[in-house]
Amino acid sequence: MQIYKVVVTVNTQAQTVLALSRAVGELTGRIDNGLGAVHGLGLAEFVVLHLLAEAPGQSMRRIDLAGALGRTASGVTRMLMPMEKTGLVLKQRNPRDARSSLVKLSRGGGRIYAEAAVSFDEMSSRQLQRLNKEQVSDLQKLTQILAS
Amino acid sequence: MQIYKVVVTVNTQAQTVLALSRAVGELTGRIDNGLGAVHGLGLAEFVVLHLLAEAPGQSMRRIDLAGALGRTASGVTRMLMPMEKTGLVLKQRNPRDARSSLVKLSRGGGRIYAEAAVSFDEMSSRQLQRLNKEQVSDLQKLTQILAS
DNA sequence: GCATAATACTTGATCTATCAAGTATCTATC
DNA sequence: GATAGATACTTGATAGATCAAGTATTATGC
Repeated sequence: MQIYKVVVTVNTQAQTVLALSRAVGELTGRIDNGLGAVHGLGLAEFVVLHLLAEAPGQSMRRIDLAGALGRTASGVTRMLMPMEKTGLVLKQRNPRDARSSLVKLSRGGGRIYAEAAVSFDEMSSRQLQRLNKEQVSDLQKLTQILAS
Repeated sequence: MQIYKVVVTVNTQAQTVLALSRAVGELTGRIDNGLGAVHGLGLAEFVVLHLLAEAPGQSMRRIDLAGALGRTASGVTRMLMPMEKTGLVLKQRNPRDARSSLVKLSRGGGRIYAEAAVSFDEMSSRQLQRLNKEQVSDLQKLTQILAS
């Protein structure tokens, strides 16, 4: 058997990206599991409820929701289907533009969001508990730079 | 129509988690697309090649690969299937333990990895270009704390 | 005001991802 | 050295994600 050794070293930024991706994936995975176990919600669904709860009138156009989620219109349709079925959100016609329809947080969805937000707060704090206040603020700042 | 307004404010850590998850998702999404366009590789596949390239003998047990990827054994089986078919990796019997089999980086897989690693480096640097050296080092440190 | 383009959304097809259950092999206990 | 349990992996079923194509409505250019 022939020996061939690949020697490839990846640079600092690349290592950072790999480690960051892994760490954030695990962190969000734990929160996702926690929300699922306690509230029957996925993290993605929680984010939808969160966005709607903060939106004026607790409602958004589907396309804007897609943008805010970083997903496609198709993805939003698919993800809202079970949420409409379980009554977390409602679908409403847009009187200004018949092409688009609005998603609205239902009363029950708002209640479930409020409960889940408490868990989400706790879990987020636990996930970041090894960081002191200043480090959380640093992380927030770095995140903001990355997103810009 | 009745008015019900949900007022829920989520704490600093929660906001950080949401922003971080979003930013990292977008960042890795862009890298994933870039690798796909140039090398026909997904980010997940690249990570497999990277882990194998760094492993002694360029080979790992499937279960250890699963652990390193943060996936299940089943997920590894599924993800390696097309990679075996396209010849990026090889499946080998484990002489020490017939239950487990080894995944080995093929010669071609090593070459493709080496090429993709160059792109990955470039793309990672570009994604982190708004951070100066110290900030990259901070991010690395914070990531390490999160992962511990 | 009619044709073309753009926007918002849905749907079918396809591709991943995950869980539960199953098989094969190895280890440990009596 | 047989039996029970643990480990490594595969596979069937199912749910989630994504792309391309399609429909309906609105906006734009001539």
